[in-house]
Amino acid sequence: MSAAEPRNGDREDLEGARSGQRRRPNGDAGAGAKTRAKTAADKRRAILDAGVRVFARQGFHACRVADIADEAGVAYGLVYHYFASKDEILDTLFLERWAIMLETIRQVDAQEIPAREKLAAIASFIIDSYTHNPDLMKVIIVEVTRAANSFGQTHLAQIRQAFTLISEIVTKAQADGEFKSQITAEFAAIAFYGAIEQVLTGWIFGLLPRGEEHYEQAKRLVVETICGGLDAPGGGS
Amino acid sequence: MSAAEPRNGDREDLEGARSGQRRRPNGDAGAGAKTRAKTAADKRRAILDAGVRVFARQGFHACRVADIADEAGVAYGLVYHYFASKDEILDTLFLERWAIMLETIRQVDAQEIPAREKLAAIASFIIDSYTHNPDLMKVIIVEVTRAANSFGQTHLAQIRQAFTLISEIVTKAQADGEFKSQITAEFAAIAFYGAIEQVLTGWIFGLLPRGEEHYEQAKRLVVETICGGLDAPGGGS
DNA sequence: GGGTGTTGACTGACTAGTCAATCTATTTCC
DNA sequence: GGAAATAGATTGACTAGTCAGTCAACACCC
Repeated sequence: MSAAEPRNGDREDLEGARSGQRRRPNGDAGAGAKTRAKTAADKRRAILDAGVRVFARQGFHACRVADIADEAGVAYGLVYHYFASKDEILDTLFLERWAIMLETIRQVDAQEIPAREKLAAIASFIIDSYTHNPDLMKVIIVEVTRAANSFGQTHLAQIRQAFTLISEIVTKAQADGEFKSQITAEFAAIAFYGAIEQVLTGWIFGLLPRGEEHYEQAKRLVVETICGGLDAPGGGS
Repeated sequence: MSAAEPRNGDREDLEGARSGQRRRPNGDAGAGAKTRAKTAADKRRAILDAGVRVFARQGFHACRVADIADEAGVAYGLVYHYFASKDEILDTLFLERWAIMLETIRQVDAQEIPAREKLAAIASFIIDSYTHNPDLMKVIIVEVTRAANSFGQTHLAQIRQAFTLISEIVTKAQADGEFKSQITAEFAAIAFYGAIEQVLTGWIFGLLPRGEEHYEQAKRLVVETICGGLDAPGGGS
């Protein structure tokens, strides 16, 4: 359950001895008016948001740190005040978003609804994530998966976590008789996620038509395709 | 470790060419002897093969052209004698392999077998491609398919072609009543390919166990998962 | 006044691609 | 047959440019 939490501690050694932010001893920031800490946090966020746009537009490798600073409307050096490296910006974007996804999956799984509805909720969440912020999803799919190589084990552990959570949903449904057992839960999770990601990839590269009705249709079809093959033959509907 | 290896064999092919090819008047090339054109083609191929290994190991962006030359055991400049740019090496690798895949899909489609078997044959081909040359498939998936952005429209057109061919198989099966029609053929093709690619990605990044039995199981499960949801409910096949 | 936030010119390291020279197989011509 | 010429293959030092990350100084709020 809380397996992801200890991993946060892994990153504390990222603070170098010389550069970078010191953790404020008492992080108590005033509420209401724009405090200094508040505007500082705004700048950090502005850099992250700019990173999303620039990475999506030019690609992680092709863009320069100066492009991110320009897009955010801050000085070049400020990027290095908030982040240790260009990589760390991408890391942060991925980990932020992925944590939200993992949390959503956990919440969905906690509900007392059929597995089919759980998968539908997960598919909806991911597709809504795309419609809400296509650039961010593009960056995560195109730049992070690609770099999972070079990036640390952290990313792979996070990705594995998502597959584990989904396959647990399938395993339980198989035990309940809602899903058949010929297909391993692990494989079902891979196929389910793979189908969704390919749909997003299709939209990202213009291989599939975009638009509200297509997004809604995709949500239905992912579940219909995957569950049509997972539903127990003798079962209800 | 492997960086030092090519150094040792540096002069190897020079000596081999010299000893194997003495003066041959009247252009009478003995059988088995390497002609000039032949060894030239070999060098080109050596560079491509080295590219596969280096791209897979270090990633396209992270590696240097010098790494490819070293790995191939040729001089830096020779890479540019055969290829206009580093990009062109990757382009060539992708287009070569993708053309083979498109041709295979066309041949499979031409056979008079159920659509389910056609999809099984395609899944087998792709998975066999991975088992036969994991590095190449890794490069294609990680560096090209996911990065179609940065590369020209050629790549996207090729990728689209694959989806079109697969969805035509589904469309025909729907017309025949072998597959149900609730799921659009276009979407089915995306889900099918997405599931396969995600399985390969799992193997590439060590998220899924590798091994002969897993490869064979994956071939079965892809078809079982996707077709289980596509087979006409009442259909007799 | 002290400290955090902010600036942007600068540096040091790195690499894609060039090119002039050299080498070798093949062809030409006597 | 063999010398000379040709065409293509091969070499690696070099150029020209890029860009991530540093740093010393300045701005501004508490």
